[in-house]
Amino acid sequence: MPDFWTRTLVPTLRQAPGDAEVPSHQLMLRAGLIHKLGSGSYGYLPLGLRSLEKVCRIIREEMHAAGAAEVVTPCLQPIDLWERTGRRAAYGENLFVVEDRHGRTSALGPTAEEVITDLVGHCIKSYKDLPKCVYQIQTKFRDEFRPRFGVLRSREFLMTDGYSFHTHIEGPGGIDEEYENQYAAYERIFNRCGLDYVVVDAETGEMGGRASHQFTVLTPVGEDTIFSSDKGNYAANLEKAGTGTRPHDFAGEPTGEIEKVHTPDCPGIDDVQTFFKKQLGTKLKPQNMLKTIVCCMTAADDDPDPTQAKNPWYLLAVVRGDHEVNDEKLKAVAEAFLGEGARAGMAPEKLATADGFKLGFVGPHAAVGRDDTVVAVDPDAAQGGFWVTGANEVDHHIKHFNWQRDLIDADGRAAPGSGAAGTQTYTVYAEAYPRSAYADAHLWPEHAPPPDVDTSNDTSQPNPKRLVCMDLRNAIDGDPSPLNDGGTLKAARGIEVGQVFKLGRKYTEGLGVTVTGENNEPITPLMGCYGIGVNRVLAAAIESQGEKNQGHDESGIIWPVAIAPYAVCITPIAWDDDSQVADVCKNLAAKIADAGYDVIIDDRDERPGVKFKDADLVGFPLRITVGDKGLSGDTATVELKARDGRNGPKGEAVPLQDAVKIAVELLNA
RNA sequence: CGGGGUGUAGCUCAGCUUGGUAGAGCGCUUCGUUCGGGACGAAGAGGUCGCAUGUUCAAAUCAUGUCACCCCGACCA
Repeated sequence: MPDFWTRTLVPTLRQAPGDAEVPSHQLMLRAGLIHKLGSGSYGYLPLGLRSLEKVCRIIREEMHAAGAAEVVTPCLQPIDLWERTGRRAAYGENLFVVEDRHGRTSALGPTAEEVITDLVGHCIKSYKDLPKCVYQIQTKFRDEFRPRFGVLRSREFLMTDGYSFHTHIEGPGGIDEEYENQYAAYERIFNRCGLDYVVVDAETGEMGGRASHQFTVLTPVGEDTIFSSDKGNYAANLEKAGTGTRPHDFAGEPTGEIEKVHTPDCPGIDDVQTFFKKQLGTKLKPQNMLKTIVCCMTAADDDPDPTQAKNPWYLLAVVRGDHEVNDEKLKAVAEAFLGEGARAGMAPEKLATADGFKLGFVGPHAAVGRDDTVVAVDPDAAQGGFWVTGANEVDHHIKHFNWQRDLIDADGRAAPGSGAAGTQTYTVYAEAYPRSAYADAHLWPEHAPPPDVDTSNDTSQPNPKRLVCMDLRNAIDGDPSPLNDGGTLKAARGIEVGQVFKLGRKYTEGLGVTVTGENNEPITPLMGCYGIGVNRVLAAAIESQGEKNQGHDESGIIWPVAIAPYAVCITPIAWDDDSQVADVCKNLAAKIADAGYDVIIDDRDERPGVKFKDADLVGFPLRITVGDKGLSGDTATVELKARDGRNGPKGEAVPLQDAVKIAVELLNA
């Protein structure tokens, strides 16, 4: 029994609701795939659900082939689990928290590391039980600040989340092996879904851990910014993207005497720029300003809260006014000074103010004479030339800041034996030092490990290492590739559809999961974690406008065969239950179904034009038109039309007897 | 959470400035003519104008409050 249009629910819309802005959202609504219930929550109608289920099926097949076992865990998760791993605070407001009638608190799972770790932890006893890899496909909940773009960022969504457990890193059964295995499975999954995607080097973010890759579909509406080298050998997201060596020069000649400017109520770059323009009539470009962010660093074994830490450092992060400080690169500075696991973050306002920093009006020379402060400068800021920066005095900025004169020479400790101009007397650890070298050395064998760092707090001696020049800012379009192979980074927007992580022991340690080792010793397993946003796969497929795949055009969606609601739509002209046309349609449907493709017959009592338009809108890969006209000739014919008209039939008549064979060949291609 | 915006028929929107008791297009129903790329004609159904309070003889319209939704930013599958 084929599926009939009149028996399912396909409320197509001629106009998209006004609150839908991006193509995938508009088309999913117009094609009757989804229905919005509230902000960030969408129901799936029959056609949308069919596509979603097809993606799930592909995922299940590939997970099975990859040796992962499917489980389902509760969405309702005791809050206790989240507190034990410290993630209740880390997740913060994004965590949906509910209280039951007894006053017990639970979280609606936004992800399942805790729950799975708990589950698997109870099932494994011995190192012989490892490795294990389990996964689930389950609804997740996140109280997003701002749901948007339809199913691309919703508060309730379907996620495939896989987790693996290991005793060791390398070799058979190690986490590296499973990571590669899952990575490959993800490539197969997204290939089968017909997505045009790139794999980018990613930050591990809240997950913690040591390595991560993101699977990203390039599209202008994407929320992620990714950078890829035009040499094709490097791709990373904004948080992670390094930059190649950029020249720097602390020794440039001053452009003039320091000139203090009264800039009332202008703590920001924009404020200063506007002030210069309106009040002083001078055009001041952000790239001639130095942005100095007051940060605190603490070592891994110290208290993360700088106000509580035993030995906190200030870190003045200096970037050009038109650039953005990158938090992860900041962390790299902290690690270079205070060792692995060191943290860096914006200094608490009260603390910094109490310690004499005039927030909003800080310049690099605030470090002069301070024993607790390190200055880290991005190469683009570490230049000679004309600089405007904070005067270290409330409501004042200075013009003609000069590195050599106003910081290096001014701070006797920072420039031992300073001599001829142009001689670098400060220490540059590593310009544009690639972050990845810290994160996962094996990915970057060509880079040396971090240099030794003098972390002594001995202030009696000059410490030239308190001024460093390192890659500090977010990458921008046109930056040199961090591989330093002459490649140039290009920026593009993308939708993240999947991500793989090496997690480490954060959760097993947090929840006290151990197995018994060979010598009766307790082993805390290592974990990997792998996720796919299933709804996003649909939206990304529709959104995609790549060379290979075009997910939509002005008429509607263009589905890849593998995830289309139906592979084939049979469009009878003038349907009548007992007609010859109906017989032919049902016959064709049955044969195509036998060949393994699903079919819907548009048996509505509509004019052909309406049916054609709707079929285009929904985006069935292949349409077969059956009409009296074709059936009445000497040889009965039907017409085949591929939705993606770039390759495939455009509505040519084919003999009825060959129709199924041709159709199946097209779908297999 | 800051900034901006919108709530009027299933969908898109007009009406609001200058209060006078509700409109258009699409969709829907019925009939007729049609029927190979969103047909035409005729006749209909459908809205306590997001909600509450206030001002007024009178509120979609003015005021206050509230809720919802959307966009931009900061966070993220």
